[in-house]
Amino acid sequence: IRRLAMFRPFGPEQLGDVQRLRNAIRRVPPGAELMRHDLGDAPLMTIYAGWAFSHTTGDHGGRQILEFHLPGDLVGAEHLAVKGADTVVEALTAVSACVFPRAKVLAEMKANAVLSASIAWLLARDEAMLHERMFSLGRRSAEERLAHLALELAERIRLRRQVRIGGALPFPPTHRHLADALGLSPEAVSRAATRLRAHGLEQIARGVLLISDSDRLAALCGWRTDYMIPREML
Amino acid sequence: IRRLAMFRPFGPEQLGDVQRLRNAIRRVPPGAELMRHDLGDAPLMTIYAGWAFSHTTGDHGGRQILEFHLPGDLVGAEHLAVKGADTVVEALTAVSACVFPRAKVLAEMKANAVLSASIAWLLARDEAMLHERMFSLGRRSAEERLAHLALELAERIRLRRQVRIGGALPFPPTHRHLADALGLSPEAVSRAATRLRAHGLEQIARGVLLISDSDRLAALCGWRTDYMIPREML
DNA sequence: CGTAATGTTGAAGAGAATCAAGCGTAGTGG
DNA sequence: CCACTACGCTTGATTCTCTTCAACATTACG
Repeated sequence: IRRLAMFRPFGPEQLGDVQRLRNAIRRVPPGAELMRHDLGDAPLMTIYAGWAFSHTTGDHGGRQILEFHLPGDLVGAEHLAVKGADTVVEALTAVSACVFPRAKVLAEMKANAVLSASIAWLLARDEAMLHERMFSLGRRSAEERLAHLALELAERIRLRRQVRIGGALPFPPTHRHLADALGLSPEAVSRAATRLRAHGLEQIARGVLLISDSDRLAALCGWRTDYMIPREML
Repeated sequence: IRRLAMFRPFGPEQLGDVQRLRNAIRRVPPGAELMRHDLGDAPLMTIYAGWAFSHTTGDHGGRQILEFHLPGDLVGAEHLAVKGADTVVEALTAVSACVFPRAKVLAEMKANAVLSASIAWLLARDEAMLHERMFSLGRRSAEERLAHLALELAERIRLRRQVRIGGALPFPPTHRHLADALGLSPEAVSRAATRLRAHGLEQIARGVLLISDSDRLAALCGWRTDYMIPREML
């Protein structure tokens, strides 16, 4: 729970409110399904530990990863408003997550302005990140897309103050995950990664990401940190 | 203002609250800049009449349209949380919009749970739509992307109960706008449109969209309405 | 009516998808 | 302990879609 407070300046009394909403902590193994939005009322979750991702599968078989979820992220808030497209949240590593029943959250939001505003804040942040990712999908080359995603995830890990040994960061997604997130084939990801490695910009191997030259990498893909800088709200 | 109430069940007292937040009504001609997020505190706006769109321009010159804004839409809420990437909101037709100063909205959100929850609701709905568009950009062909965008915009117009004469809808974006939204070149849009027209599925011409066979069109691009169906929240 | 913007169509080229084979690594079971 | 297997990564060859460049038709608008 403390994770939630990490990016929102919850006072102690709000923390108490949130704790009351919590239903249970779920633990699932890698590859398991955390949530499924195509049927019924799915709950909200916050990732407590581990990586997850949400994805949609189209008719013709293509899978699009919409979002990677890191510890502290709130998952499923977008389905407060509309029926889920068949979005599935899957664990990438072993994951433990706090479960909040949808009905309870809605009821509390009605009464609690701070909670509502906080969720609005999180959603607004998500939207800015999605905009950036849309730019990637629509306008960037394979190499730029990979560079941008690596920088974004690295920055997100850093903001969460996770372990970082000599610039190397834990990075569980496989090439297939990256491909599905970037709108590419796994082979294209491999080639892009090889080129970035050859130019001494970054390395992805064995679940570890090492960004060697973040400046040149940022220049390559037009990375800006604007959309990651939180603004005060409350 | 009534437009805002259209998709949120505001009671009369909330309507009054919102009215107090309003600063002014702005009218701008087609092609003019409604808002710019890269500097200072941009306000929020709701589109009162006309079409607008927000876009980002990258270093290498490519433009990505992130969102089309129709009458009733709230614009700029995502920048409540983070500094704007250089996102620009531009009028597509003549637009009139209500302006809400950021500071006032934030202050009111702190106190007013219904307002905060409503904005969260709107942001959640946006996010679901962005997810669908990300699937387009990442996994759909040119033809499918165009078909999907046409269906989505048609549905949005319909939900707003705008004029509709014989199935024909007002449709101001040019091929260049569509291309920039879909991650394509204008030529590719033209070819896709020609093919869809040849198959008797839809026609775009002279600022008017006519969907002739929405069933086959929906089947072609995997269109589902799930993500457009509002869920009760308050 | 003339000029600029938009749309159409064709031909050539680039980038990524697809198909296919080979390699390293990790995990499994004899 | 060592095959054996499965999975993920790499690399090459080919194909396909979309881009780019270019010319031309059409529409919108002064």
